[in-house]
Amino acid sequence: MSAQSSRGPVSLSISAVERDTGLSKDTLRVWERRYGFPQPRRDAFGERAYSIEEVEKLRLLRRLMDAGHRPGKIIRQPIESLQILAGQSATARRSVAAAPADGELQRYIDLTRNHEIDALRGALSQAALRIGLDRFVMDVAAPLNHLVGEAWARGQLEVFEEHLYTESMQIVLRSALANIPRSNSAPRVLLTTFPNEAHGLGLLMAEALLALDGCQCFSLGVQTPLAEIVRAAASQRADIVALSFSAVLNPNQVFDGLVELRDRLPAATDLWAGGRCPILQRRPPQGVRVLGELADIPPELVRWRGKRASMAQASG
Amino acid sequence: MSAQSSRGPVSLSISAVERDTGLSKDTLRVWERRYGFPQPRRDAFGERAYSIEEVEKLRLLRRLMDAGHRPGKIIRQPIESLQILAGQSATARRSVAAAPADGELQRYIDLTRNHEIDALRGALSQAALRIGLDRFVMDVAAPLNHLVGEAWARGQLEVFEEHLYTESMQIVLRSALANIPRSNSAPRVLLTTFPNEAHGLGLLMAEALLALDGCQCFSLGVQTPLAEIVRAAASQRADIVALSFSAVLNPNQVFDGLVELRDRLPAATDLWAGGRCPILQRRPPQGVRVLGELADIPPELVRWRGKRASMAQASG
DNA sequence: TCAACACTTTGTCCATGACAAACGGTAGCA
DNA sequence: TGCTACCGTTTGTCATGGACAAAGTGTTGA
Repeated sequence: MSAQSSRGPVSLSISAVERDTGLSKDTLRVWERRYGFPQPRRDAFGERAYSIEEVEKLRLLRRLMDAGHRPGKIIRQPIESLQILAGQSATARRSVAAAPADGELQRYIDLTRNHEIDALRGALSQAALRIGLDRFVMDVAAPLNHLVGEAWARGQLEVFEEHLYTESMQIVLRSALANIPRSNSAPRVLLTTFPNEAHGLGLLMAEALLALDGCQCFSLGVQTPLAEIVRAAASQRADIVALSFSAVLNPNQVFDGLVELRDRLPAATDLWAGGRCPILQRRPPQGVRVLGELADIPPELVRWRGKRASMAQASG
Repeated sequence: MSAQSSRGPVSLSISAVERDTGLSKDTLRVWERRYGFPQPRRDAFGERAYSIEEVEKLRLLRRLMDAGHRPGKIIRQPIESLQILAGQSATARRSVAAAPADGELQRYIDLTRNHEIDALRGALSQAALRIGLDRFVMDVAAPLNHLVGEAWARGQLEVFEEHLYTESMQIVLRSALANIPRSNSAPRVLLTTFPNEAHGLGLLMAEALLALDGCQCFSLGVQTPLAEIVRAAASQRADIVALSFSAVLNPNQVFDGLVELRDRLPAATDLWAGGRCPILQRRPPQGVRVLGELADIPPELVRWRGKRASMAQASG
């Protein structure tokens, strides 16, 4: 009762909906034209005014499309069936990709759900110290991220709870990273993400593994414009540019961006792409090395060092 | 020579330009219609294909507009005059807003420019230890951020160098934050930014000052959807929702977002907005407390606690 | 000096048409 | 059965051109 909102806005403009759902204005208009949904009322100026319910359904549709559904098939269903469908597809995805959650991982999830942030942070730190950073990243952080993402997709975790978790994990990873001595040896790896990508955990996990393996890492954080990635790679003389992608990104933008980046980078620079973005597996752009999971990093580094050694031999 | 790009793409699509410049497709088209710039050639399908030079000029125009220029006045000028203008306007802004850089701050800038990341990080950490976190935040971090932003606007610092700096400062602030014992006392402060906001340093600096002053902070990191901020505030029973804004945000989106958020939050919840976004000073939305600088945080906290105390008295 | 008013600039919205790329199903073949 | 080639359908994005509110700029009069 005390936490009740005053009354809330009656409706949102098309740009507000674009911001909230990630669906472009064009898409919103064309859906209305083709499918009759959403059907926003018009304000005094004849501009679309979307209801909260419509936006909620649009957000759900967006999620389902990320999970592989197609708009035409699902857009006419009432929001209740969509919610059920969302639960199903999340379960389906889990059975394919993730190992069943063991007790430890479940405990972290529970802490997150109960908002026991300090306890979560402490438990994660301890785990990292106990089993070592590399195993922590591969056996705890990565599967836990995945579980949290699923719990979110299933509606078992609010978005802000996921943010709280992310913040905690980030703190733990960063403090662990701070204790790895900086290397001066090859390869020099530039780490960052595309401008739309807000998730930085993948980057941190990759940086941890790379740094542990003796790479010299330069992280630009998230959201570096494409042109700047090119500049940074040149200026820092990067051997490898490593990008991280989450599942929520627009597949076309990811694909086009990678093709363009590959084109603008020197041919001698490796371009590595990792993360849970479906397009990477389905249709990897030419000249881009796709790493399906973090465990691929060490062997890939071995490969790179081997290639480098043989090239040095050939030219020397 | 060795770091030369293979050949680079000849042209970019309108959506690529939107991504690279932050100018909407609508704006790009209407500029072409009205001003005759940009004037992209058309590809085989009749779609706009922008040249690299056009995009470079567009990016510069965008910067100048953020600095207060209007497109109609500058869009026809050649790129060289614009570059000069960019230097001038940055200088003009500096004389208004920032104290002249003393030797210490300049030293950090130099380290950044020379890419001496480890030295930069070490120097910042030492400074924080030496003068204390609160003074470090207010006397070093805040003005330094400002200087870096200016150096970037003047073209003296590449974007990726700014990213490298940001990453270093973030590491230093986070590790300092980790050592502040968590408080259990009021107020409970929820910290985050709007979805478009990529800069998290302001948030970290604010969190440091709040935590030092005994607040219980919950940071959601950057880019929380508006609806989720509302949910998180309710769930965490936040007394204060604190948002951080950088100068590059779309003023309309900031204003509309704040009005909407204020409307959706309980009246008893304070809404604080800080950062260098011009709209905040020019036209602060009703019911939103604008903090012009970080130094405003402590007195504002005193005010809040006084109000809280008198309310408790009145109701008790 | 300041407020009120009018004019100009500018970003965003709208409607509608078009089309390439991706998808999904089917027929034909090994 | 499994695979490939083909073809209709779906879907997101682009184009055009008209419209208009909001913000900025300049001017007039008290």
